[in-house]
Amino acid sequence: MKSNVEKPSVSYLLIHICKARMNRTNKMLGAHGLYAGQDVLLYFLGQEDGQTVSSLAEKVSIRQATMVRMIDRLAAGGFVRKVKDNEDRRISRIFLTKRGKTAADAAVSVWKELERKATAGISPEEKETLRGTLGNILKNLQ
Amino acid sequence: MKSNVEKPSVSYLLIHICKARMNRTNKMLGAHGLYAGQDVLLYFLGQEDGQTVSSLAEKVSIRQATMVRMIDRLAAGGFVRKVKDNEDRRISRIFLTKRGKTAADAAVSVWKELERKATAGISPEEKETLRGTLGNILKNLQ
DNA sequence: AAATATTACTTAGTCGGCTAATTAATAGTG
DNA sequence: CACTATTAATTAGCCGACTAAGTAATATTT
Repeated sequence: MKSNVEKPSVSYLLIHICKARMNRTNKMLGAHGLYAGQDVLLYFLGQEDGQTVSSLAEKVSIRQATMVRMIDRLAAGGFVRKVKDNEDRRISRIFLTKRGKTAADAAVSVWKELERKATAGISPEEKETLRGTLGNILKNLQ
Repeated sequence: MKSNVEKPSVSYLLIHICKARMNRTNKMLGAHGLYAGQDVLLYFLGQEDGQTVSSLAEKVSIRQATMVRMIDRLAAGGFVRKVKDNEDRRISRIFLTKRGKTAADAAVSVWKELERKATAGISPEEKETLRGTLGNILKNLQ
């Protein structure tokens, strides 16, 4: 975690990459009325509509409380509908609206473009090595 | 950005690594009364005391507005003192308290431990390759 | 010297995260 | 059947991050 004269640590690089990526994501998603974070939710809804709050929270890897608020905001923005389940009235099921579906598609485009941009000039072999190493780091931290 | 059957994208790995690292950082810093983000500020103050709000914001790579609030919270927690400059009364200068100095040292320990943990089982050569590739990705995104 | 920038910081409001504590509905148990 | 978990969602409150708009002090310019 430093970058003066000494070589930047892996952590330093990772943090700044994530920050830069987040900034770009926010700007690009902003054109579609979205904030970074909401994109992932819409994507998983696109994969399977009508999921529960808790199931979505788990897939997106955030807390239920965070998910609830995110859903309410997206519902207020017309991206999503929230419907109480009749079998089990504790459960709310979330559905994509037409607008939400469009936004989900846009989000995937944004991801693809950023992945392309981020890994520009990196050979397939180097990328494969990178994926391997990053996979190990992820395991180490989880 | 997906991880089903297909290989996870570089972006997916980076995002989840950062998230996992952030969670660990928060837990470890919590033991010292800190939140992730504050550590970086304290570190830079440790390098040079009495810096201005804007200078700190630039070094930490966050907006001034964010820095102001962070400083005010750290001041409320007794980690830092905020003093109006007498030469130019627009400027506030930030100083580490004894408690802040201790916390800054703790933060550096946390970073080192996490860097060690994250890169465990990764050879020096692999790490060097990784740093190179990550450096290129960072450039691509900035 | 007075009007006009510019600079440094501040405030208000929005988001995504988190934890902890509540509420409401269902499932289980004595 | 009534009492007690457990589960699903919600609320409140705290962080870090952002933008946009505002204030106060210093510099510039006319």
